[in-house]
Amino acid sequence: MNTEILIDEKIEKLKEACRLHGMRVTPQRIEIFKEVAKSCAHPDAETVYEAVKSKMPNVSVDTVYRTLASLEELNMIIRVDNLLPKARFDADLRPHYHFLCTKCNEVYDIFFEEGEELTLPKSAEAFGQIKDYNLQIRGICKKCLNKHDGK
Amino acid sequence: MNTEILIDEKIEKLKEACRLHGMRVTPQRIEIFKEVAKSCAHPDAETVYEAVKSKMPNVSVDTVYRTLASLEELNMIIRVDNLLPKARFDADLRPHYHFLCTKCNEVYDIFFEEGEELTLPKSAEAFGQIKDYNLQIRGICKKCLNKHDGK
DNA sequence: TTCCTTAATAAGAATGGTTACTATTTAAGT
DNA sequence: ACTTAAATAGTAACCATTCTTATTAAGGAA
Repeated sequence: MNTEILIDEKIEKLKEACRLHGMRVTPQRIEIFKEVAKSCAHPDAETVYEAVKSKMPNVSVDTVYRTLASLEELNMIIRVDNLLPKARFDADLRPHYHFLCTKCNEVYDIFFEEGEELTLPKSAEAFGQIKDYNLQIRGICKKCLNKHDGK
Repeated sequence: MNTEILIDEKIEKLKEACRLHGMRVTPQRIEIFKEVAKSCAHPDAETVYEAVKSKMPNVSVDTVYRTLASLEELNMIIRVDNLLPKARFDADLRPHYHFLCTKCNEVYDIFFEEGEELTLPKSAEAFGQIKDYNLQIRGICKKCLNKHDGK
């Protein structure tokens, strides 16, 4: 299916990025990246670890953390700011933001429509050299609102 | 001086908020809040703990964490999203955002000018009930850029 | 192909920010 | 002042993440 192809493309990009940075292409790296890339749930490290373990039983927690950090370094994934103890990861690199449900901790992607793009305040660049920026919207998601209603 | 008065006003508000929520006004709460309110450095829990300890040597770490959490609950302070292991706190409740230096971890306040206000994408409210939102800009601050230049 | 170098890994221990537990204290209503 | 439940101090526990060390294997060289 389509997503499979997209993931394969992304994995090719990852391999390129590794070679470009003198980093080895290891099965662990591929598998860990694949897990983040195929999920739309913005998984945390533990979730990635469990998923990878089902295919590579000997993978270590440390490898998952180390690999997620280097994938971030390679700009292959981003870390989602969530004010929660567990870091969450996202392999969707298109500019977008997040809706964070404070009830169930689900993370939803938000894409701006054309013309809605967020512009930084002029004063922002006075603080230094901007690398990236990030908008999160916190609230209670539809699913949780409905659950509460039905009670 | 002026800031002293402002802090005293804020403390009055805190006392009111406590009474309103059936929470006791304890010297620990006042002192912990005062430390956050008088700082412009967006201190972390440990910094607050050390500062309070110099005045109340028996204060416990637990009290600081518990109190910071309840101050947040009372909407007297906010927790600054920073992707770092240590939570940072801010008693400035005016709508504003943050510039986070990825080198020195300093947090700078950014205020939007009139007309620059950030508008959320229309699609955002489709996800649920929005409670608040947050913009962070990440980069390298002027101070760190200059330090690097001078080397 | 085989060898070599060194990056990457597995396993488990350690770390560090935060939270939980429990006996004691104390704010604040009667 | 008396009462009582909330808040605190001290300390142990928790848990996500990182470190340590011996081992493995990617990928270039011979």
